Amino acid sequence: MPELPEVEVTRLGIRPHVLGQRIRTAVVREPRLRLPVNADLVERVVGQVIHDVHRRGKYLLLALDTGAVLIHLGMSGQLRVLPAATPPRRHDHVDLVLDSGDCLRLHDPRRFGVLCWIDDGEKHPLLRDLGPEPLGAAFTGTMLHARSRGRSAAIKGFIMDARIVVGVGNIYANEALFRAGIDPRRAAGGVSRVRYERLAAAIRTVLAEAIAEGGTTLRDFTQPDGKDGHFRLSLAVYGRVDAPCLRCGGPIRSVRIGGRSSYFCPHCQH
DNA sequence: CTACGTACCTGCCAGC
DNA sequence: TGCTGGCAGGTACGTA
Repeated sequence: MPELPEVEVTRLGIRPHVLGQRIRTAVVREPRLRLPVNADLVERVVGQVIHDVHRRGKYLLLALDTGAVLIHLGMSGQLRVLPAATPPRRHDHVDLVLDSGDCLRLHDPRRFGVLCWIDDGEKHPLLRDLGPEPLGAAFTGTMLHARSRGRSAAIKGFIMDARIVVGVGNIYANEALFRAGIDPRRAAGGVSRVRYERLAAAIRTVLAEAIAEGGTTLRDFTQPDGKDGHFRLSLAVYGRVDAPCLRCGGPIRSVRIGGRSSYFCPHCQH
């Protein structure tokens, strides 16, 4: 489900509720996520204070006294802040119960998410090979251009590769390529530097706009307070097969690229 | 190294 | 009314 904007909206939503809170207890109802929840997670985190909530790509990190809780929402994960007494629903796998009386609750029907403990100083393999943050200074069109030389695979898959740049998933890859006027099927290695500059700018603006709108709610995603994100109303191509292109009026087409549904305007994107 | 297919898991929806 | 197949916002792994 969540791409960078939804994860950032989640971070901003939970942060004021968890900052400075001590973890009173933790409950693991279902440890079988993409990586198993540490068998000793509860004893690791109980009594520790949450000092900050960081994001790296689509990963969240709760910074505690002696380490961090690493969280990934996979396709269907949600974090909610609720009164600790709220009865758990199906697929509410982990609670961190705070001194405030609230709990931070991970809900993830498909269990592609991750919640695990990292000791201070430990380099987690999931974070090791990540590329630059798309909203940071290290992410540029020049860098995309350089990394893409010699690659014959589709540019859409290239910008969804977290080793190249983090945070761009299926929705925002489609939207950014539309904004940049680039056909998602085009070989990454054959796109010019000028066009990569346009693409980098499109990725930054689409992600920033989506964060400002509270993310994209299609079905699963909700903000930590339970509200929907509104960027769905701004989607130009994603999910709009046969609907009129907002720029030229022609029909949006759908193709599969790397096993993922892809949407584009054949008239506006080359 | 790159490229591509497959697997993980549950829920939902269209079509029969 | 079921049932079935296909699809869903992600990522890691195996194989060429």
